[in-house]
Amino acid sequence: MTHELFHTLHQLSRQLTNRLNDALKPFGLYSAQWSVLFVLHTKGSLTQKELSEYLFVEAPPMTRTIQRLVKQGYVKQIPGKDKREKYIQLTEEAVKEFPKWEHAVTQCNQTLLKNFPESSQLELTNLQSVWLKQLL
Amino acid sequence: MTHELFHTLHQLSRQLTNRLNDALKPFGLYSAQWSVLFVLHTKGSLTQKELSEYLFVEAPPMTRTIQRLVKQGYVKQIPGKDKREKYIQLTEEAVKEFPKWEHAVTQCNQTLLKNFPESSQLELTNLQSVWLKQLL
DNA sequence: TTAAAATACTTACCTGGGTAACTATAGCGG
DNA sequence: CCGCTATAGTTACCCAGGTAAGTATTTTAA
Repeated sequence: MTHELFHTLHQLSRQLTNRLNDALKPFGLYSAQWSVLFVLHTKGSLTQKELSEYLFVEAPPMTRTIQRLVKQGYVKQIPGKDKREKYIQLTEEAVKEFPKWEHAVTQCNQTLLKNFPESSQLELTNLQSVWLKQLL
Repeated sequence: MTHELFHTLHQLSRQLTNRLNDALKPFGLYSAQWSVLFVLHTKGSLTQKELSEYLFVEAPPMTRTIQRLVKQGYVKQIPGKDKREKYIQLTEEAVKEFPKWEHAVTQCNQTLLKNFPESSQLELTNLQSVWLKQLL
Protein backbone atom coordinates (compact mmCIF):
# COMPACT_ATOMS: atom_id res chain seq x y z
CA MET A 1 0.00 0.00 0.00
CA THR A 2 2.60 2.47 1.21
CA HIS A 3 4.83 0.88 -1.34
CA GLU A 4 2.54 1.92 -4.17
CA LEU A 5 2.52 5.51 -2.94
CA PHE A 6 6.31 5.77 -3.12
CA HIS A 7 6.53 3.88 -6.36
CA THR A 8 4.00 5.98 -8.27
CA LEU A 9 5.51 9.19 -6.94
CA HIS A 10 8.92 8.11 -8.15
CA GLN A 11 7.56 7.10 -11.56
CA LEU A 12 5.63 10.33 -11.94
CA SER A 13 8.66 12.41 -11.12
CA ARG A 14 10.77 10.57 -13.69
CA GLN A 15 8.09 10.84 -16.37
CA LEU A 16 7.70 14.56 -15.87
CA THR A 17 11.44 15.17 -15.97
CA ASN A 18 11.81 13.10 -19.12
CA ARG A 19 8.99 14.91 -20.89
CA LEU A 20 10.39 18.27 -19.87
CA ASN A 21 13.80 17.30 -21.18
CA ASP A 22 12.21 16.32 -24.50
CA ALA A 23 10.50 19.69 -24.71
CA LEU A 24 13.76 21.53 -23.99
CA LYS A 25 15.89 19.46 -26.31
CA PRO A 26 15.43 21.73 -29.36
CA PHE A 27 17.04 24.53 -27.35
CA GLY A 28 19.95 22.47 -26.02
CA LEU A 29 18.67 22.82 -22.47
CA TYR A 30 17.94 20.34 -19.68
CA SER A 31 15.45 20.37 -16.84
CA ALA A 32 17.91 21.44 -14.14
CA GLN A 33 19.14 24.29 -16.29
CA TRP A 34 15.60 25.39 -16.96
CA SER A 35 14.78 25.51 -13.26
CA VAL A 36 17.76 27.85 -12.72
CA LEU A 37 16.89 30.04 -15.70
CA PHE A 38 13.29 30.28 -14.52
CA VAL A 39 14.25 31.37 -11.03
CA LEU A 40 16.74 33.93 -12.32
CA HIS A 41 14.13 35.32 -14.69
CA THR A 42 11.65 35.92 -11.92
CA LYS A 43 14.06 36.85 -9.11
CA GLY A 44 16.85 38.63 -10.95
CA SER A 45 20.38 38.27 -9.66
CA LEU A 46 21.06 35.65 -6.97
CA THR A 47 24.16 34.11 -5.42
CA GLN A 48 24.75 30.42 -5.98
CA LYS A 49 24.00 29.88 -2.33
CA GLU A 50 20.63 31.56 -2.67
CA LEU A 51 19.89 29.62 -5.83
CA SER A 52 20.67 26.26 -4.32
CA GLU A 53 18.68 27.06 -1.19
CA TYR A 54 15.72 28.19 -3.25
CA LEU A 55 15.76 25.05 -5.37
CA PHE A 56 16.65 22.76 -2.45
CA VAL A 57 19.69 21.47 -4.25
CA GLU A 58 23.17 21.00 -2.80
CA ALA A 59 25.94 23.34 -3.85
CA PRO A 60 27.95 20.98 -6.08
CA PRO A 61 25.17 20.14 -8.55
CA MET A 62 24.31 23.84 -8.66
CA THR A 63 27.91 24.68 -9.53
CA ARG A 64 27.80 22.23 -12.39
CA THR A 65 24.48 23.40 -13.77
CA ILE A 66 25.68 27.00 -13.68
CA GLN A 67 28.97 26.13 -15.34
CA ARG A 68 27.08 24.58 -18.21
CA LEU A 69 24.86 27.64 -18.52
CA VAL A 70 27.93 29.88 -18.51
CA LYS A 71 29.49 27.79 -21.25
CA GLN A 72 26.32 28.15 -23.32
CA GLY A 73 26.35 31.90 -22.75
CA TYR A 74 22.99 32.06 -20.97
CA VAL A 75 24.26 33.15 -17.57
CA LYS A 76 27.13 35.17 -16.15
CA GLN A 77 28.84 35.06 -12.77
CA ILE A 78 29.55 38.41 -11.13
CA PRO A 79 31.87 38.53 -8.10
CA GLY A 80 30.14 39.96 -5.04
CA LYS A 81 31.50 42.52 -2.60
CA ASP A 82 32.11 39.47 -0.44
CA LYS A 83 34.65 37.85 -2.71
CA ARG A 84 33.49 34.36 -1.79
CA GLU A 85 30.13 34.97 -3.39
CA LYS A 86 29.21 34.89 -7.05
CA TYR A 87 26.07 36.58 -8.22
CA ILE A 88 24.41 34.81 -11.11
CA GLN A 89 22.29 36.57 -13.69
CA LEU A 90 20.85 35.96 -17.13
CA THR A 91 22.74 37.25 -20.15
CA GLU A 92 21.01 39.37 -22.78
CA GLU A 93 21.02 36.34 -25.02
CA ALA A 94 19.11 34.40 -22.36
CA VAL A 95 16.62 37.21 -21.80
CA LYS A 96 16.01 37.27 -25.54
CA GLU A 97 15.53 33.53 -25.83
CA PHE A 98 13.59 33.10 -22.62
CA PRO A 99 10.08 33.54 -24.09
CA LYS A 100 10.67 30.68 -26.55
CA TRP A 101 11.83 28.40 -23.77
CA GLU A 102 8.95 29.38 -21.56
CA HIS A 103 6.49 28.73 -24.34
CA ALA A 104 7.89 25.27 -24.97
CA VAL A 105 7.72 24.43 -21.28
CA THR A 106 4.19 25.75 -20.96
CA GLN A 107 3.11 23.67 -23.95
CA CYS A 108 4.76 20.64 -22.42
CA ASN A 109 3.04 21.15 -19.08
CA GLN A 110 -0.33 21.60 -20.72
CA THR A 111 0.13 18.37 -22.62
CA LEU A 112 1.07 16.57 -19.43
CA LEU A 113 -2.00 17.88 -17.64
CA LYS A 114 -4.56 17.94 -20.41
CA ASN A 115 -6.47 14.88 -19.21
CA PHE A 116 -5.98 15.56 -15.54
CA PRO A 117 -8.78 17.75 -14.13
CA GLU A 118 -7.84 21.04 -12.59
CA SER A 119 -9.54 20.13 -9.32
CA SER A 120 -7.32 17.07 -9.11
CA GLN A 121 -4.27 19.19 -9.83
CA LEU A 122 -5.11 21.50 -6.97
CA GLU A 123 -5.78 18.63 -4.61
CA LEU A 124 -2.57 16.92 -5.58
CA THR A 125 -0.52 20.09 -5.17
CA ASN A 126 -2.06 20.59 -1.78
CA LEU A 127 -1.42 17.09 -0.50
CA GLN A 128 2.16 17.17 -1.76
CA SER A 129 2.86 20.54 -0.19
CA VAL A 130 1.54 19.47 3.18
CA TRP A 131 3.59 16.30 3.17
CA LEU A 132 6.73 17.99 1.92
CA LYS A 133 6.56 20.68 4.61
CA GLN A 134 6.40 17.95 7.22
CA LEU A 135 9.47 16.28 5.82
CA LEU A 136 11.69 19.35 5.64
CA MET B 1 0.46 27.22 -10.17
CA THR B 2 1.30 24.33 -12.45
CA HIS B 3 4.87 25.14 -11.68
CA GLU B 4 4.38 24.49 -7.99
CA LEU B 5 2.82 21.10 -8.73
CA PHE B 6 5.87 19.94 -10.66
CA HIS B 7 8.30 21.47 -8.23
CA THR B 8 6.85 19.90 -5.08
CA LEU B 9 6.55 16.54 -6.78
CA HIS B 10 10.19 16.68 -7.74
CA GLN B 11 11.24 17.73 -4.24
CA LEU B 12 9.13 15.03 -2.61
CA SER B 13 10.59 12.36 -4.82
CA ARG B 14 14.13 13.44 -3.98
CA GLN B 15 13.42 13.62 -0.26
CA LEU B 16 11.94 10.14 -0.19
CA THR B 17 14.83 8.66 -2.13
CA ASN B 18 17.38 10.33 0.14
CA ARG B 19 15.66 9.09 3.28
CA LEU B 20 15.40 5.60 1.91
CA ASN B 21 19.08 5.63 1.03
CA ASP B 22 19.89 6.69 4.59
CA ALA B 23 17.82 3.83 5.95
CA LEU B 24 19.56 1.32 3.68
CA LYS B 25 23.07 2.63 4.27
CA PRO B 26 23.82 0.31 7.22
CA PHE B 27 23.31 -2.63 4.85
CA GLY B 28 25.40 -1.23 2.01
CA LEU B 29 22.34 -0.99 -0.21
CA TYR B 30 20.82 1.80 -2.30
CA SER B 31 17.26 2.59 -3.27
CA ALA B 32 17.47 1.18 -6.79
CA GLN B 33 18.96 -2.04 -5.49
CA TRP B 34 16.22 -2.32 -2.89
CA SER B 35 13.51 -1.96 -5.51
CA VAL B 36 15.02 -4.88 -7.44
CA LEU B 37 15.44 -7.03 -4.33
CA PHE B 38 11.86 -6.31 -3.32
CA VAL B 39 10.44 -7.34 -6.68
CA LEU B 40 12.53 -10.50 -6.80
CA HIS B 41 11.42 -11.42 -3.29
CA THR B 42 7.75 -11.20 -4.19
CA LYS B 43 7.90 -12.44 -7.79
CA GLY B 44 10.73 -14.96 -7.67
CA SER B 45 12.90 -15.35 -10.73
CA LEU B 46 12.60 -12.77 -13.52
CA THR B 47 14.60 -11.89 -16.61
CA GLN B 48 16.27 -8.50 -16.73
CA LYS B 49 13.78 -7.51 -19.38
CA GLU B 50 10.87 -8.38 -17.11
CA LEU B 51 12.49 -6.57 -14.22
CA SER B 52 13.10 -3.38 -16.13
CA GLU B 53 9.57 -3.44 -17.57
CA TYR B 54 8.07 -4.00 -14.16
CA LEU B 55 10.04 -1.14 -12.63
CA PHE B 56 9.70 1.09 -15.70
CA VAL B 57 13.43 1.49 -15.98
CA GLU B 58 15.52 1.23 -19.15
CA ALA B 59 17.73 -1.80 -19.66
CA PRO B 60 21.13 -0.15 -19.08
CA PRO B 61 20.50 1.12 -15.55
CA MET B 62 18.98 -2.26 -14.72
CA THR B 63 22.12 -4.02 -15.92
CA ARG B 64 24.21 -1.83 -13.66
CA THR B 65 22.05 -2.28 -10.60
CA ILE B 66 22.07 -6.04 -11.08
CA GLN B 67 25.83 -6.11 -11.59
CA ARG B 68 26.28 -4.38 -8.26
CA LEU B 69 23.93 -6.83 -6.57
CA VAL B 70 25.82 -9.75 -8.12
CA LYS B 71 29.10 -8.34 -6.85
CA GLN B 72 27.62 -8.06 -3.36
CA GLY B 73 26.40 -11.65 -3.59
CA TYR B 74 22.71 -10.87 -3.21
CA VAL B 75 21.59 -11.95 -6.65
CA LYS B 76 22.61 -14.48 -9.29
CA GLN B 77 22.15 -14.50 -13.05
CA ILE B 78 21.01 -17.79 -14.56
CA PRO B 79 21.20 -18.22 -18.36
CA GLY B 80 17.77 -18.92 -19.87
CA LYS B 81 16.90 -21.52 -22.48
CA ASP B 82 16.95 -18.55 -24.81
CA LYS B 83 20.62 -17.75 -24.44
CA ARG B 84 20.03 -14.02 -24.77
CA GLU B 85 18.06 -13.96 -21.55
CA LYS B 86 19.36 -13.95 -18.00
CA TYR B 87 17.08 -14.96 -15.18
CA ILE B 88 17.76 -13.09 -11.98
CA GLN B 89 17.05 -14.49 -8.54
CA LEU B 90 17.94 -13.83 -4.93
CA THR B 91 20.81 -15.77 -3.38
CA GLU B 92 20.33 -17.62 -0.08
CA GLU B 93 22.31 -14.84 1.56
CA ALA B 94 19.81 -12.30 0.27
CA VAL B 95 16.83 -14.37 1.37
CA LYS B 96 18.37 -14.59 4.82
CA GLU B 97 19.08 -10.86 5.06
CA PHE B 98 15.85 -9.72 3.44
CA PRO B 99 13.75 -9.44 6.63
CA LYS B 100 16.27 -7.00 8.14
CA TRP B 101 16.23 -4.84 5.03
CA GLU B 102 12.47 -4.94 4.87
CA HIS B 103 12.21 -3.94 8.50
CA ALA B 104 14.52 -0.96 8.00
CA VAL B 105 12.54 0.17 4.96
CA THR B 106 9.23 -0.24 6.76
CA GLN B 107 10.52 1.80 9.67
CA CYS B 108 11.73 4.46 7.29
CA ASN B 109 8.39 4.64 5.51
CA GLN B 110 6.50 4.89 8.78
CA THR B 111 8.72 7.76 9.86
CA LEU B 112 8.14 9.52 6.58
CA LEU B 113 4.38 9.12 6.89
CA LYS B 114 3.88 9.47 10.60
CA ASN B 115 2.43 12.99 10.46
CA PHE B 116 0.62 12.48 7.18
CA PRO B 117 -2.93 11.15 7.72
CA GLU B 118 -3.83 7.85 6.16
CA SER B 119 -6.77 9.37 4.35
CA SER B 120 -4.37 11.83 2.69
CA GLN B 121 -2.06 8.99 1.78
CA LEU B 122 -4.88 7.17 0.04
CA GLU B 123 -6.03 10.27 -1.76
CA LEU B 124 -2.51 11.07 -2.86
CA THR B 125 -1.87 7.55 -4.10
CA ASN B 126 -5.10 7.68 -6.02
CA LEU B 127 -4.45 11.00 -7.71
CA GLN B 128 -0.94 9.99 -8.63
CA SER B 129 -2.04 6.66 -10.07
CA VAL B 130 -4.70 8.27 -12.21
CA TRP B 131 -2.30 10.84 -13.58
CA LEU B 132 0.50 8.36 -14.14
CA LYS B 133 -1.77 6.00 -16.08
CA GLN B 134 -2.70 8.86 -18.37
CA LEU B 135 0.92 9.63 -19.04
CA LEU B 136 2.08 6.11 -19.89
C1' DT C 1 18.52 -22.69 -46.05
C1' DT C 2 20.30 -18.55 -45.30
C1' DA C 3 20.33 -13.51 -45.10
C1' DA C 4 17.84 -9.85 -42.74
C1' DA C 5 15.27 -8.16 -38.87
C1' DA C 6 14.17 -8.37 -34.08
C1' DT C 7 15.45 -9.12 -29.31
C1' DA C 8 18.28 -9.28 -24.72
C1' DC C 9 21.81 -7.51 -22.78
C1' DT C 10 26.04 -4.61 -22.44
C1' DT C 11 29.06 -0.63 -23.01
C1' DA C 12 30.02 4.18 -23.30
C1' DC C 13 28.68 8.53 -22.28
C1' DC C 14 25.33 12.11 -20.86
C1' DT C 15 22.43 14.81 -17.05
C1' DG C 16 20.83 15.08 -12.09
C1' DG C 17 21.67 14.84 -7.32
C1' DG C 18 24.36 13.38 -3.16
C1' DT C 19 28.67 13.40 0.22
C1' DA C 20 33.49 14.36 1.49
C1' DA C 21 37.32 16.99 1.11
C1' DC C 22 39.57 21.18 -0.51
C1' DT C 23 40.39 26.41 -1.37
C1' DA C 24 39.73 31.02 -0.54
C1' DT C 25 37.64 34.62 1.78
C1' DA C 26 35.25 36.70 5.84
C1' DG C 27 34.39 37.29 10.65
C1' DC C 28 35.78 36.84 15.55
C1' DG C 29 38.00 36.37 19.97
C1' DG C 30 42.08 36.73 22.34
C1' DC D 1 47.09 42.06 14.92
C1' DC D 2 46.72 37.06 14.59
C1' DG D 3 44.96 32.78 14.58
C1' DC D 4 40.60 30.05 14.67
C1' DT D 5 36.25 29.24 12.85
C1' DA D 6 32.57 29.79 9.60
C1' DT D 7 31.07 30.30 4.92
C1' DA D 8 30.86 30.23 -0.57
C1' DG D 9 32.22 27.80 -3.97
C1' DT D 10 34.79 23.99 -6.34
C1' DT D 11 36.57 19.36 -7.19
C1' DA D 12 36.37 14.42 -7.09
C1' DC D 13 33.74 10.61 -6.78
C1' DC D 14 29.52 8.12 -5.74
C1' DC D 15 24.47 6.34 -7.36
C1' DA D 16 20.12 6.81 -10.53
C1' DG D 17 18.38 7.05 -14.95
C1' DG D 18 18.51 8.31 -19.96
C1' DT D 19 20.09 7.56 -25.17
C1' DA D 20 23.01 5.61 -28.79
C1' DA D 21 25.63 2.12 -30.42
C1' DG D 22 27.57 -2.56 -30.17
C1' DT D 23 27.28 -7.87 -29.48
C1' DA D 24 25.17 -12.18 -29.44
C1' DT D 25 21.32 -14.89 -30.13
C1' DT D 26 16.77 -15.91 -32.07
C1' DT D 27 13.09 -15.30 -35.53
C1' DT D 28 11.45 -14.35 -39.93
C1' DA D 29 11.22 -14.21 -44.60
C1' DA D 30 12.99 -14.71 -49.15
